[in-house]
Amino acid sequence: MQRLICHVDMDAFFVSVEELFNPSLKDKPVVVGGKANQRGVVAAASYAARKFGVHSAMPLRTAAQLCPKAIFVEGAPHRYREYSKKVFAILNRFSPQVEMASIDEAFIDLTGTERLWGPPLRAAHALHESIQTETSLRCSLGLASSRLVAKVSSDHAKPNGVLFVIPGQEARFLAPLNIRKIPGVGKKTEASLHHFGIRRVGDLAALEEDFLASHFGRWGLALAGKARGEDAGGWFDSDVGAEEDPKSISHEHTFSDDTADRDRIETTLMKLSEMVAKRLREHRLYSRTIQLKLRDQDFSTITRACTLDHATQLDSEVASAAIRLFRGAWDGATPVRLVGVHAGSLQNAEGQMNLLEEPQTRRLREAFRSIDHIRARFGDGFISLAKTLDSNIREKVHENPFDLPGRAGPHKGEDESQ
DNA sequence: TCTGGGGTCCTAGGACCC
DNA sequence: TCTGGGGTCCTAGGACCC
Repeated sequence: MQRLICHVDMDAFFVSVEELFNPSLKDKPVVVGGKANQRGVVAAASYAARKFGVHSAMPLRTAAQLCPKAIFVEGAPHRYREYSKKVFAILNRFSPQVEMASIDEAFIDLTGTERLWGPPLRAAHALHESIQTETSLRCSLGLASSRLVAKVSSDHAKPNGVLFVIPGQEARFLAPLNIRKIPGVGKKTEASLHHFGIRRVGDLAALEEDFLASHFGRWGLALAGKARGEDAGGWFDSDVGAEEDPKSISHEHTFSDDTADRDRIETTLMKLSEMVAKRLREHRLYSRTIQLKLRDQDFSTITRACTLDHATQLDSEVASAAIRLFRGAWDGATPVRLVGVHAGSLQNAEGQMNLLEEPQTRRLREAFRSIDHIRARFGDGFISLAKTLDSNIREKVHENPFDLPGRAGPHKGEDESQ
């Protein structure tokens, strides 16, 4: 049966949701992402703001200069999530195979729904109208035989449009488009392709696979497939709606001003570790690799990772690893712009031998679970490792309290292998 | 103009093993 | 004694996406 994928992309999503709650914003230059003088970037810009050259990922301060009259809005993630769920529920009526690819876009597999919803374009228009009437939000829809072409065509349909690429016409549709329209081709890849005179997808499709493979490796081969509109391998190839565990969980924080205050940095690392561990428990996952991220004043960024001798989902174990890495990586003087804590090498409970769990570890794990419950009832700030630790107590982190029996403390980290 | 935060995937080198 | 080669794990960094 002919595969039929629909990509749904909400138009100026954050801005549109803000307008629903504050209609006076309508048709004005609106920038979502923070205050005009804050550190940060534009998360979304209204069409009126875009006319001034403002676009997402641009520094807020730059946006303020390009468009001094813009209205800056912090943004309300809970509202965006709420509307994202509404959209998901609508899509779910059309097919059980739905997948939110991000907060404002989704794939829906309409293969075999013809008897229910009619031919592809009719189904798409019904979908479009349901979203519009039930959420008052606009979106654009792309329909095609692959996720890749569906995504490119929804972009082509913007704003508020529907576009169906008839099966067999994929290469013809893609050929005149700029190579940047291919998902995965960013600034760098574009520059290297320009070097060979490749500017349009058609130029790419006309090349020998050998040429691409020799200059771009495996990525080159995938690129050749994309130029023909194929979901060649990887995530694009997966079934729509297949639930997968996350591969990593991380949190990071950029300070409002660069800091060399050890206490401030380590308190932040503990807070971030708590957030990471909490999400590990929510997903019932354990991490074996903890990674620290540090960014300097000059934006240079380093990462330092360590692999634990057992996987964990405990605040204290994530925090002690992060702080140990930080103490090994930071010279104590260079101002820090950003710190991050990242948990990788995730495994589920089955991969985790609870039989071997020491009683003390189990008690700690149970304690953190009850903390999660308290936080759920009274709010995140109610209980915090970081906030309850004054610098005196924190000094003791060196010696022990974060480390469980049988494992090296932060200062002994280097000797662990012996 | 001074650059967020959450992810995924890929590459490359070194250690280590057979 | 002048050096092989594959596989896996680990770490660091980078491109890219929304």
